[in-house]
Amino acid sequence: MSSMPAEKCKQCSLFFNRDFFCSHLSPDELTNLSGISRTMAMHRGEAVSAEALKAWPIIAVASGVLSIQHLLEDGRRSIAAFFMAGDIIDFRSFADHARGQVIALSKANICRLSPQVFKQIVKNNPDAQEIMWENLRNQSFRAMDHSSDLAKKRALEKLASFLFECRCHYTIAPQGSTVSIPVRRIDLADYLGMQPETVSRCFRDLEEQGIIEFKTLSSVTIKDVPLLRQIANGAKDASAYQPADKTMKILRFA
Amino acid sequence: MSSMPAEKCKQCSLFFNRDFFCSHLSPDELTNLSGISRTMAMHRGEAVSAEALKAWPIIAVASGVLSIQHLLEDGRRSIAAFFMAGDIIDFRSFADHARGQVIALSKANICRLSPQVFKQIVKNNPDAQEIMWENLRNQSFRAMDHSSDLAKKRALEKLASFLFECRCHYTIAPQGSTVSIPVRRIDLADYLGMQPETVSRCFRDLEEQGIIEFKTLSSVTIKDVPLLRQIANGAKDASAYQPADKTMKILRFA
DNA sequence: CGGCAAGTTGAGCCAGGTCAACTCCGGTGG
DNA sequence: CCACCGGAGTTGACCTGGCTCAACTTGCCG
Repeated sequence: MSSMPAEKCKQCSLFFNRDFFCSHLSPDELTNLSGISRTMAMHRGEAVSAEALKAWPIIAVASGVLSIQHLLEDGRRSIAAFFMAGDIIDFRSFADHARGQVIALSKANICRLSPQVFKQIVKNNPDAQEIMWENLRNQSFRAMDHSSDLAKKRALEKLASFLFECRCHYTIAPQGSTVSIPVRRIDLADYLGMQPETVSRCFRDLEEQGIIEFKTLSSVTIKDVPLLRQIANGAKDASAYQPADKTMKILRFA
Repeated sequence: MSSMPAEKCKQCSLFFNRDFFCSHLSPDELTNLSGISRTMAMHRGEAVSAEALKAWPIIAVASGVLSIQHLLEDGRRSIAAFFMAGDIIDFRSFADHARGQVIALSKANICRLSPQVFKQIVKNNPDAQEIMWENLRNQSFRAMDHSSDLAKKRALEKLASFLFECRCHYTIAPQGSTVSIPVRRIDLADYLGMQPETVSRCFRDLEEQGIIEFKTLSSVTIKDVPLLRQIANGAKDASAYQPADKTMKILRFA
């Protein structure tokens, strides 16, 4: 019995996805870890309480989207980072240090890991250790890239970048150029440092120019990948690439 | 001879500062690592070339300030992150993935570590491993906090936050409320996503309100820590705290 | 099918970007 | 020792991208 994966782990992506942490544990390690870890099903908007975070500072995301959010005193909200299936958020030595809340942005399943057992496993299991390094480095670079986007890009450019970010990081099976946006417009706005109205307007602009096309609110097809890439990279004038419209009008009256 | 720290390590902060990586290595480990690592003295503006980064993807900062910079196609520059003494930047599996340049923002000394030896040491030396985890987590949270600042704070608030960031992270011995700003105004602007002109104006405003005082361009004293904190946290109206000035003028003419 | 949250659209405005001129400062050479 | 130079920082005047506020539409869930 102790050599079989625990019941609750059988269906968990952390276990059956070879890229994720739990799939690299020995049966014994899995049993140990599973035994004193706490799974938790979250709804959108639900937070992991500060006390829970203190007692269980390591959170593995099995499905859905988690976020770290900060609230300014006058109510402005910003989302510091997104976390998706496979990410392990390690708050050890930061739980006290008020660093914003951990909030689900969709239905999500998480597993709160025992720090002791986790530490032990990481120390002794090189495979698991490697996965963990990789994941943490990945989180770190994602955050830095995101900082850099926020710092100097204009609204349209930030949205374009975000679509590529979705394609690379936030889609389990990146097929073709259809990406799914896993969060609401409001959350997207707070993540990208803009207003929901602006998000809406910029998406409309991109769609009007035929660069993207929405199938549903949360599913977009990128029709012109190179052009969107150009925009994301801050090419001087994206409209130079759409020779119709404005340019023509000006020429017509010249 | 092999039990003594290598000549080049003796004076290095990474070795003599107990919080940093090399001070936790056994004499043999240090000798090994030192033997095939490359120290490098950098001037401001100098970059670590992409090839160098590929061959030596792990960089330990011994002194000075390093940065990761991104360039947009039209020349806009943004600084994704600062790194100071003790930080170890690990580009393994990211070196190819064009992720911007590594550029010194001041005179700096770095040590490029052999990935093989480094990996070995981290695997076998729990102390060193712990330091490394701590450092990487720290980098990661710094980047996320920074993202969150960039997303929703106004210029003045970003500067206020940055001063605290300096006090916590970027000052080796945080004494009193005098902090040193280790980079030029331009770099600060590119890090905070604003223009140097705006940086200048906002610093002036803070100084005129008596909240901070510059001793030199790179050394500021925070005269009113709580108020600066309020501003950094985005309190509704910072000027509510300075009952003089504008308010008075308006009243006078009312 | 009704009710409410999420998303969109429009009109007006302002924080901060842009551009150009000026000052300050440390280093260099006469 | 001073004159000069170039890069960094500052100041002022002007302009605009994106925020704000309010009204409207859409889509989701019971």
